[in-house]
Amino acid sequence: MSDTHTISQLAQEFGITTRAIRFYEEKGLLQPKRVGTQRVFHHSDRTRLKLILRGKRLGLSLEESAEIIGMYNPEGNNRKQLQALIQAIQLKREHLLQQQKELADLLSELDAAEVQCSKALLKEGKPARKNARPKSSTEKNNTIKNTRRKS
Amino acid sequence: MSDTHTISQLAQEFGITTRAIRFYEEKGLLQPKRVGTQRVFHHSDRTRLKLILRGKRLGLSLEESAEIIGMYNPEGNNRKQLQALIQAIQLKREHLLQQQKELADLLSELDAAEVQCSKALLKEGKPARKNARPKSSTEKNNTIKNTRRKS
DNA sequence: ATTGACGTTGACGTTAACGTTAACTTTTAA
DNA sequence: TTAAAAGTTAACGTTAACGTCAACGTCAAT
Repeated sequence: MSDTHTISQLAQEFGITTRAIRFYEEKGLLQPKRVGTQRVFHHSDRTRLKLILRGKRLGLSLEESAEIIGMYNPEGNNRKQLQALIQAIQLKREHLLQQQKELADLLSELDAAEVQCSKALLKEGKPARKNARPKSSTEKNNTIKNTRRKS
Repeated sequence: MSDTHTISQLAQEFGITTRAIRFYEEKGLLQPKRVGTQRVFHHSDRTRLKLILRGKRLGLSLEESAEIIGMYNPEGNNRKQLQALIQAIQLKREHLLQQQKELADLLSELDAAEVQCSKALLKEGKPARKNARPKSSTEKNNTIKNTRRKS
């Protein structure tokens, strides 16, 4: 039950390159042992790597992940960092929520644009009834968003 | 009433630098007129800039924002791009949702960690019962992190 | 002994989105 | 008129997170 891994084993397992792993070590996120010149990764290293990658999926920077990892690695039980981190995550979360809100706005605008577009396509298919209901294309544009183009 | 702005007016209004604005122009996101050598921004430029900045808040790249802006700027009514864009946004949204899910997981783990931490602090205050329940820090790590495996 | 797979350390390249001088011209205010 | 304020282009600098060589060591198998 050799609890150890080689660099390419880890790379394989997590679908990343060895370069990335060495980079993480360079940044102090991993500290594998050495046997001669070669790196030997133990279970704790795997755990750290997992945390790093999850951090990435969450949009955290390596530096941020480094803090989290520091938290999971308490020699003395440091509560303060933990609190700070929880707050940081909270902020991240609020940011995400804000993003979602803005995204929702944008989506509804896109929907509106799509409707306009469909209408336009319909009219295209028909013989253009000149005075049916006066709504110029420029007028429509303004309804959606005030973008006019010149040049 | 002159519908035009100078570069630093816009910069001021949107809280960005003139350098940024020139950069956007360089990237083709803005095409202000010139009077002599100086840039003159009209209302449409302001609108474009607004779109760019909203894109940024949404985490879009300038290139992505460029597409959106292109969409709001149809010479002929190009529906295809619009469709593609809606889909791109949709993907973005799904990505955000995924992130939120992972974030939720992480938060609950953090909660668990906090509980452990509190317990530890409590025990710290009391006379350490040597053999109460031997739980090494590595063991705690496992307790916390092994909620799932995936990836 | 050679090959090939794997490992190692540099070190330079890349992309995005500007920041930061630098050197100069134009506009505006006193 | 002159000096400050604002504008211009050009070009190099920066950060993050690696990718991509290069040049070399090591070991098992042929």
